[in-house]
Formats: sequence, structure tokens, C-alpha cells
Amino acid sequence: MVRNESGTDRRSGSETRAEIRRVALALFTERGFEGTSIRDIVEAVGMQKSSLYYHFENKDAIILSLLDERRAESEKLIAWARRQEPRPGLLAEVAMRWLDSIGDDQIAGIRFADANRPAMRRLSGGLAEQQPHGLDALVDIVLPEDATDDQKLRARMVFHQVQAAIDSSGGMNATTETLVHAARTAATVIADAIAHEVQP
Amino acid sequence: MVRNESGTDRRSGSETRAEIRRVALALFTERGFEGTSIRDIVEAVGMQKSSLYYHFENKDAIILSLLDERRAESEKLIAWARRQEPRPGLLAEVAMRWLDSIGDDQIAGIRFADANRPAMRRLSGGLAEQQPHGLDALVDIVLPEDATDDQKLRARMVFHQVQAAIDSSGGMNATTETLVHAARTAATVIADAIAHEVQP
DNA sequence: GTCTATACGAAGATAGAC
DNA sequence: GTCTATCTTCGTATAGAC
Repeated sequence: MVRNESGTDRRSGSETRAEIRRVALALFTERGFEGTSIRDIVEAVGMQKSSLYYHFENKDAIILSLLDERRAESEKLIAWARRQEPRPGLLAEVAMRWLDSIGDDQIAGIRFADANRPAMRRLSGGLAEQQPHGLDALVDIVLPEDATDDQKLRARMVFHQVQAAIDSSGGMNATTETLVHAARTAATVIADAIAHEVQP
Repeated sequence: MVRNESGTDRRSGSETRAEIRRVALALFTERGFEGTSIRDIVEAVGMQKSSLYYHFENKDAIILSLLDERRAESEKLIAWARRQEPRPGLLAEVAMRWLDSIGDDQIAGIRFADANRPAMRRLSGGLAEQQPHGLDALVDIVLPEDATDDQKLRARMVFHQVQAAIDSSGGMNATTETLVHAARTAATVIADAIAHEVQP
């Protein structure tokens, strides 16, 4: 379900690269990276295989370009969090700030990452297993030094509630707003529970 | 990381099928279904490609056999829930019962499903998009008729907290106990929040 | 039940014309 | 930038001997 079977619509200049990325994102989300062939992509875009190789060096380069975009987004939030001074309730604050920034594109990005765990792992280098969002790094910034591993784990889980909402919404066709709202509610109670433990 | 490169160890009778399933589960979890070739599996098991086809009709049959096992497990809990009469706090009760039943094998199963969303979707038939665990069906049994969609969604999320814990645990090498404990804490606060809304 | 050998299509990728 | 043609490797799957 990605539209465009014939090479009908004209693309201006380097729009093509963006179009390939859009189509690839949709297909990778639906069928997975390994389940999607270059052929699948170019058919949906309306071009020949070899034309795609003019825009991307190889298949990995496509998914890497998608990953970079996601990394850039989460780094903004991490930078903001670093500028804050430690304070109670900062975890919830950061989480709410993040949830406020989520629109359709972010949901699409999360769905994409969610459907491609093995590929993400492989491309992240596998060094230290790496972070699902990059957002997991937030926890070490936002939580007191003496937080337990259990608390750190639950704090990370706060940022996985959107994923949980998406995964839970099968056969419900929920809007972005619905998903974010449910995630916000869940994230809040989890974060609050941690906050109460840290300083009772 | 799956051991056994040579056909060293002997397998007795239909143990072989079980061994193939074990290896396939590990590889599908690590590299994904489409990212794992029959070759990969038989090399790890220590046999020839054609031998595998004696035990399984084709590649899909392997993953289907893995899925069936998981379905069987969740159906037990669903059956139990159906026998309960509606009562406040039943959601939390069912969730705790489920969490109590989780051991290493269940974690492995959840990891497997988590790493293979697109394949799961494809094999589930795509009819009504289907359930991530099958456990999502529990919500309609356990929640009052007049629950809102938002509440239903959050109730489903209760059963996705183990996944959230697993996804959050990157680079932390957490034990099953650690994961389940964190999931239990999160699941509890989410379920309690719903319970308080339903009858305040 | 497991092996060797092989068919055959699909997939990633490149060469070179336009 | 996009095309046609082509190369090569890999992947699923089958045939048939032991």
C-alpha cells in the first residue's frame, strides 16, 4: 500500500532521494528491511533498479539515512536535558516534553524502528547493544546518581510507552493523538512512581 | 552465537525437530526471519539443507511451529480469565498471574516475537491486523462493557510492559527476574490507574 | 533420516549508452 | 539522472542415492 505504479508523476531535482526515502520507510515498516527488495522500492517509486543506485550507494545506505534522521531528533531532547540542573520530577518533565513533540512523522519513525529491530541492532554496530531510541541515554542524565538499576530500567520504560501503545493498538486504528494520549498517561504514572521512591 | 558447528552431538529420534526449533528461535530473534537463511540454521544445527526439509515442509513452517507454541500459552490464561466473574481489579489480577508465569522461555518467546513483527503480521493473515500476544483479547474479557477506547488501549499496554522492559534493557544485561520485576511495577501502576477511573 | 547434487528464481549490484 | 542489459551470489526447494 504505497501508491504509484507507473512512472507518472514528475519529480524535481533531488526530490527523488526524498521520495525514495518516503517509500522505503513505508515498505520497511510494513515488510521489514530484509523483507523488502530494491525491486519493491523502485516499483513503488516508479523507476529502474539502477536509477536507485544513483541516489544511494546500496541498500544499507537507505536505512542508514532513515536512522540518521531519527538520531538527530532525539539528540535535540538529550541536549536540552543536559542543560537542565538535576531536580525532582525532571524525568516526567523530559518525558512530557518528548511526548509533546510527537506527530505523525515521529509515530511513523517509531513504527519503522519497531518493525526492524534486528536491522537496527546490526547497523548500530552491536558494540554495547545500543539504545532503542537513543532516548535511553536520557535516563543517566535525568536520574540521581544513586538510582538503582531497577529504577533506571523503569525510567527507560517511560520512553517506550509510545511503542507499547502502538503495539497495543492492533485492530483499533488509533490516531496519533489517541496513541500519544495513552502513552502519556502510562508514562506519567510510571515516572511518578519512580519520583516518589527517589525522595519520599 | 548459537553453538554447534560440526555435526558432533548425536540426537535421538525426533529430538532433531526440537533442536531445529531451538536454533531457529535463537537465529530468528537475533537476525530476524528474513535475515536468517535455511543455510544459517542447518549450519548451526550441523546438518545439510535437505535434511531440514525432512522435518519441516518449508521455512514458513518453522516459524509457524514457533508461533503455535506461543499461542497455546496465551490461550491458557485467556481461558482462565473467561472463567472469572467480572470484578474490579481483575485486570491487575490477570496481569499478575501472567507475569508470575514468565520464565526464561517466555522471555525468549517475547524477544522472538518482538524481533519479527513484520513476519508475525504476515503469518497472522492480516485479517484484522491481529494481536501482538493474543493477550490483547484479554482486555475485552476483563474490562467493563462501558470502558472507553483509551482505557482499553491502556489496558492492553499493561501486557506490553515486559516487551517495554526488554526493549529498554539494552546494554544492561538484565536477568529474567529483573525484567519481570520492572514490568510488574509498571504494569501495576498502569492497571491501578484504570481501576480507579472505572469505579472511583 | 541424512547425504550429494542440482535446478531455478530472486536479490544486490555494476557497466555503459542516452 | 535514468535507462537496458548483465553479472554473481544467495536462497528456497527438490531428486534420488545410501
